[in-house]
Amino acid sequence: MHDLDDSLLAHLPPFSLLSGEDIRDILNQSRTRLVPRGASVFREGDNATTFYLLLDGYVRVERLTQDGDRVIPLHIPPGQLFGIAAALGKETYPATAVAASDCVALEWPMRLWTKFADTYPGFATETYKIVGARLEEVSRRVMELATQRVEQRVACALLTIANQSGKQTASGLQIEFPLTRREISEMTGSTLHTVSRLLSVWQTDGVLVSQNKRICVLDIARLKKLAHAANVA
Amino acid sequence: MHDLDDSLLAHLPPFSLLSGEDIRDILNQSRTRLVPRGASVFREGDNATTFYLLLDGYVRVERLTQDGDRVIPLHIPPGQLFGIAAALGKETYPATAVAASDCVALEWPMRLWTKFADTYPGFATETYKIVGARLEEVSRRVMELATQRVEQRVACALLTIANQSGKQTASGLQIEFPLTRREISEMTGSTLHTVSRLLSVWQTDGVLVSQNKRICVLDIARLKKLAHAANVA
DNA sequence: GTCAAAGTTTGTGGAAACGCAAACTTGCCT
DNA sequence: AGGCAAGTTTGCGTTTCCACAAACTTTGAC
Repeated sequence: MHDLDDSLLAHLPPFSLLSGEDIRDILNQSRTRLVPRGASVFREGDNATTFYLLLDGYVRVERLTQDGDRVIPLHIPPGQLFGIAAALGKETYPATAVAASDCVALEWPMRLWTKFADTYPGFATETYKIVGARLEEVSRRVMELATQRVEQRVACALLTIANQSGKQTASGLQIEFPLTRREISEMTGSTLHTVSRLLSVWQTDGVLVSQNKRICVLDIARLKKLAHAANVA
Repeated sequence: MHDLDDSLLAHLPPFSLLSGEDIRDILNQSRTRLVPRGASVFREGDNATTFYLLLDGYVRVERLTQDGDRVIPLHIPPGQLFGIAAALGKETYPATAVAASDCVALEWPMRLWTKFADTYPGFATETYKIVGARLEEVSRRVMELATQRVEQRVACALLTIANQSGKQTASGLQIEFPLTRREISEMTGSTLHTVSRLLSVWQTDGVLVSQNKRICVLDIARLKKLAHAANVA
């Protein structure tokens, strides 16, 4: 069925406690889904019929306010489950998932989630660790939004993404998916104008380079300073 | 052991699917804990040795930023489990829990959480619904902080609390625990000064009455308008 | 290669909300 | 009852950052 290498999954949290046989079993019930950049995997409010494991690429989680403003609470890096509404007793997806870059994901019918959780020891536990981490991240964002200035929030957001999904290159830490000023503003509760101004300054200061939606952090230490103590610097 | 009425628990989410016998079983392993207003149940970073069910009163969840600013992401109403770090695979509590009013809680050693989840069908599921709802609420707060002005955020915060924990009285919807301007500002990412000004205006407009940390909402409809469309009003 | 669409940069004014400060009220403890 | 601590109100100057606007650049489609 699947020519996917089992060992590819073996080290991922939800499967790390399972035997090779169990993993193969789970894999055999999955389907592969390719999602081109910009396409949505599912939308907020849709019936939650499927859950996913992101193999490659990055997924952007979006929500719309009543006024039509878009907010991006977090990004999902490869190797994580997402769309696991059933694990939280939800019938519909609480947010929209959009491919931030071309994505490869495995998908299963949602009813299998319960089965997997019951059948395979550790599957549920490991999944809930992801939920916990996500709750932690969203909660951290609340703190940032509540106490920090825009400059610090933008620096924080870039740091988080660079750490989570940055690729070390010769010149610096490259963020692996395209990221527009607008998107950064939607992550930080700001405007694309303000973000543009900030990035311009940072670029001339040599903290980062940005072109064609690609951002490369040159000076992590400096960015950290901006994130935490712009007032002190 | 416990002269608590089982039926008191029978309708609460984590127990709603259990038999009377199972509930009695769980109750027999619990201890009662009284927490006076202002005291903390546990602190951020503490070893997560115990989980709780809030029977009466309200618990305020607090976190401290690196700069020493306090943030209040949510309040826990009676009937909910809290401190369930184990359910999210955490070894330590991710936040501090403080009694917003005098509280009565049941407590269990954390290791029993896993046992209950394994033994009693529905216990885990129902717990995770609470986690889901909490994730939802924190995420909604991110949206508010990212897109709304202070006035709307404060109105939202009061609405949420009034709906969640308001008691209908002759004059209006009374918030059942003391709430200072400072606390409201820590919930909304604002300052006590700004909150004070807002409440003053609202009081003279007859939207609410506030004295001695007690807030009573007189005109819910008007507060809703302020929450969502202060610009339209 | 051309054109439209999408994204970025930059300027200017203005409003929202903070920071500081000082007076005032209320509740609580001894 | 008095005094202290905690909470509130209000004024004023200042900063941050948004809103509007307009030019510019880049990308991708045909």
